[in-house]
Amino acid sequence: MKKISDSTISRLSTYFRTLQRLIEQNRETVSSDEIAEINSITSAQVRKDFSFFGTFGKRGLGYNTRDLKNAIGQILGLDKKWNVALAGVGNIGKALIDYQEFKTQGFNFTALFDINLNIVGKTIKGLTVNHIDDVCRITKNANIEIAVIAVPANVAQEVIDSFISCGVKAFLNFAPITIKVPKDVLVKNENMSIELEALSYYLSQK
Amino acid sequence: MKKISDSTISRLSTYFRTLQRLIEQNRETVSSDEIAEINSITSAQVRKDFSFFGTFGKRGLGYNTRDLKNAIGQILGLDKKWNVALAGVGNIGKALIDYQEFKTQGFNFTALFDINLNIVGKTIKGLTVNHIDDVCRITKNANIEIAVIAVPANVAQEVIDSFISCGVKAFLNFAPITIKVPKDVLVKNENMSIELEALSYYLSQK
DNA sequence: AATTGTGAACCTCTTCACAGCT
DNA sequence: AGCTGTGAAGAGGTTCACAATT
Repeated sequence: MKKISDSTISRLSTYFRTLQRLIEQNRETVSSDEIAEINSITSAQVRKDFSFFGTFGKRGLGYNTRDLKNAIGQILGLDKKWNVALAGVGNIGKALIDYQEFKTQGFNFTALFDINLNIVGKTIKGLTVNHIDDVCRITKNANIEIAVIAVPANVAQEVIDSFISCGVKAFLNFAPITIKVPKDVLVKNENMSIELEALSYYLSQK
Repeated sequence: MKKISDSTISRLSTYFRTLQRLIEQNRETVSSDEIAEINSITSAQVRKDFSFFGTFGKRGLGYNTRDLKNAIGQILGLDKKWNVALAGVGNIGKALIDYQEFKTQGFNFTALFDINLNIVGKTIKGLTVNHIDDVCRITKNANIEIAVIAVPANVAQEVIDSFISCGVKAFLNFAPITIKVPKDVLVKNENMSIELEALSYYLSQK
């Protein structure tokens, strides 16, 4: 399959939410112009993004909200449930377990890991915290496909390496460090400081 | 000042962390090649990023780690402390208050806001939770320049509008919705579901 | 000899503009 | 008439490759 840009994929996620909201408002159809307006982009961008995957609209009429939402959901793989592991049950980690948005999009935390022996063995939100040494056994049993990494930066690489050795190939990394992985493994970074620093840069310019 | 790309700014943040680590390891100098290697990019990219702001290295020798770190810190506005407000003291919000990385980079939460009357008036981590209606008085007193928005999506726009009406011009938004703001206001989005969905897309491709 | 700084080439993403469908 | 779908043009970001410097 031909390579689709990261920007297109993340815009698809945004369109998906836009459509969810329009459907809640009982909207039957929507134009690329309106989707664009809601998300402060151009309508050509919206149509171009769709065009990589097929044709979803009717000329002169626009898009059916439900059909389009389902189509995008399928493209993004949101038509199934994903079993997600969480490594690092600190402040951020615990907040993520409760994050409703993940649940509603089909991402379920089904395994927790930590190295802190004061935490390992405890139950949090109905899940037992496992030691990272058990990662292979547990990811296999729980059929984990994605791991969220909320451990300190200095151990993030080795924690991810452990998951990789058990066959996990997709990571959402909150540690502020660049992770080295094989070509068939994908790491997406969620680096909150980087965005704050962009604001700091912006404010310093004036 | 000419427009520098977002990618360059966020890479500068990454270089800044790389340099911090190298300094901790008592490294005196570093080459663009090594910075690139650590962050899995090309050395030309590293040098080009620097070139927008001046010349910081010595040909044949590389860069002095401390000098370069200080220069980047100054570019990013990390040579000062920033007073940050937090709107929305839920799970995510509370985790952010404790997030060490923010503190070490000079971002200090000095005001909390919520609309939930069960929370307003309480003290969290030494800070009183204010009602969002008091936003102007408090942001002015506390000299707030940046607001982190961790409120539900359906109120994020109005909360940000309130801050804007008090003169705040920089936002880190965790609500999964596109915010409309005037040209002189900057919103950076931290949309964790979008990144998870990119992983889901990637895994669905194979 | 090593490594920077940078114009030019290259590549990728966005926008334009319009033919084509409803 | 209204709106999509898309090739072509345009803008922007990345990489190349090499002269300049230590």
